[in-house]
Amino acid sequence: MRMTRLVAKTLREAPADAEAVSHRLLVRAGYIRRISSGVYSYLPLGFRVLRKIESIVREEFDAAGAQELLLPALQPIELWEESGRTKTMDDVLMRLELRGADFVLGPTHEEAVIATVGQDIASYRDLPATVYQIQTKFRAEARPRYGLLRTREFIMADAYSFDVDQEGMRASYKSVFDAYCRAFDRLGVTYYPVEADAGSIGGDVNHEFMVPAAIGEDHFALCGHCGYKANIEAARRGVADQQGTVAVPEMAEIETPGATTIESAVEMITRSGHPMTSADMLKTFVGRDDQGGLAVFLVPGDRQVRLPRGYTALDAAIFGDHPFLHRGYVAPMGMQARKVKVYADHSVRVPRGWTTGANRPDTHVIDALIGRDFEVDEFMDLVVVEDGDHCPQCGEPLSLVRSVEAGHTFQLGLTYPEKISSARFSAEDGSEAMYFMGCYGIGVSRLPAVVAEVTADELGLCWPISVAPYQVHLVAISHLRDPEVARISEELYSSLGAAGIEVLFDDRDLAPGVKLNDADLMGIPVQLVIGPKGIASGVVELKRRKDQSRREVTVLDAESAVISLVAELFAEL
RNA sequence: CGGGGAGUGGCGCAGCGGCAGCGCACCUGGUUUGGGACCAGGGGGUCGGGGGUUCAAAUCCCCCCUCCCCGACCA
Repeated sequence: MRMTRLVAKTLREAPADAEAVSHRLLVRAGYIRRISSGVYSYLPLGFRVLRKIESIVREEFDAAGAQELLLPALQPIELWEESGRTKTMDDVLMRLELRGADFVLGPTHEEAVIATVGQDIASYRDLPATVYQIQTKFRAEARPRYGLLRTREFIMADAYSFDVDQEGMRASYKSVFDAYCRAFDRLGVTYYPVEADAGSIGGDVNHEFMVPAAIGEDHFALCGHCGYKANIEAARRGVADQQGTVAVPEMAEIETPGATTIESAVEMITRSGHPMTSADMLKTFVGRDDQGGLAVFLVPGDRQVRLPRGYTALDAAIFGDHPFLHRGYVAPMGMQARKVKVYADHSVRVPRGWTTGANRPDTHVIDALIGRDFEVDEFMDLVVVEDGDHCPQCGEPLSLVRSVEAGHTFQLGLTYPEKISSARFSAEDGSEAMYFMGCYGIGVSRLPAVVAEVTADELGLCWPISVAPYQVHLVAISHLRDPEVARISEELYSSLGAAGIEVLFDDRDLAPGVKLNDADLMGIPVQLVIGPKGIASGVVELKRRKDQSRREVTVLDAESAVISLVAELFAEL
């Protein structure tokens, strides 16, 4: 492609609203343009990157035996009502009404794929099967941000597997999981498949494919010693067993008017002559399950609660419906008598007295002891893991890594078939059975931003060869004044193209500095610079964008040198 | 959805009651050519929208819209 014909202009300044490095550079280098909040267009360069990523995913899915199909973005709302996700995903569903009928623009396609393959996966003879689609999806994001990272319209590659039983599902899962790993290897970015929480999509075992990046909205815990890794939503920590007995004074009440936060309670109790820190407080968090049943969750006061699956925080507005609950003064004492379960984090199981609420307004207690002053029904993992916590597997310190979720694989099992009556097949004995599903998504349109984010340097973008829009950037210096430069540039442009190399040819009539800076900004991995100085002595300059390392090669050797450098860059992935 | 900020030419910005400007980009001509050149000329803006105040509004007041940031939320 000649740059005089390319539809793209580099910008010296990024739009003021672009915050993320990847966003700024992709706009400045002429890859994308914003159309609306969270809605982007891909210019030819950006589209080429997108298509390369798509191709990698497609090739690896195909190699894993998955079959590509295409599902509709426009879906009748009945599908979503049957699965119950008009409720669970209400906040992100884009709904629309057409001539009196209600539709949603699909944010994901579990319902649609089940509706689609119904009569084609009807027998155990048709299983196992894995299908996938690469297409645009929609989410009514409350707050789109970071350019391509969080958008309202985006492209996903989603695979769905169907199996007769759980064992089969696990095999299918493994197969797609491995395909994911190969795809990410080829993308040239560091990634970690981490244990994750299933969120609104449901299901059991699942992994997120995390790419460490400064711009990340997620964190995962990583043990540098044993390799344990899990999303912050799912990570556990190891707690030393400290059972035993110790003399704790009798529980005593302290007046704490208005101290409804941990912070203010600590301050007031300390001032009353009992010095303490938030770590000495027992945070008593009230949650409710799907049926409205209450439970309290105990964690040390300096830790953030992570409720177990199935529980949500009790809404402040309905606190008053339970006269024995006093916001800011809730305590575990006597909860069992109120039919409220008491769950405590493992770290609470230590022989010591705790400071906590008194179940009366404006009052706390000190020296509350488990087994004497209150009972715990069950100990479990209830805190959000923090940097420096101990690994649950080996006890070494964990570190939290900021990262972007680039893919997610789920073993859904029967989650959807249980709700959707058409998700059935005839088993070998003639009975009707539900198939076990897996679903697997890669954020295709998120990946150009992720890759750009982790590979860019102070000069601009810096693509891995596998996703770069072109492999070689041929920069002609003064070619309009030096016929030799023009001739050799043209020759190399056409011979490299004939050799199957993807070449972007900067044939613009611009100052050398502008062209060289643009080449660095655009980030194509190999630069071939042809100018009068070199040509006078029969050489051209070959540069690797990644490390700016350059060497001169003779005009005669240029083509083969470029071809081998491209091969070398592929080999380095 | 809560808090904060911003809307002036394609992009970045100034102007804040009295003729709508600057830099980049774009067009024409000329000079220049190995790390973001220069000279001369030129095109392009209902100043986000509506209402109001005023002799006069980009500028002051009211309402609305859009966008960005922080938070909440999150396949």
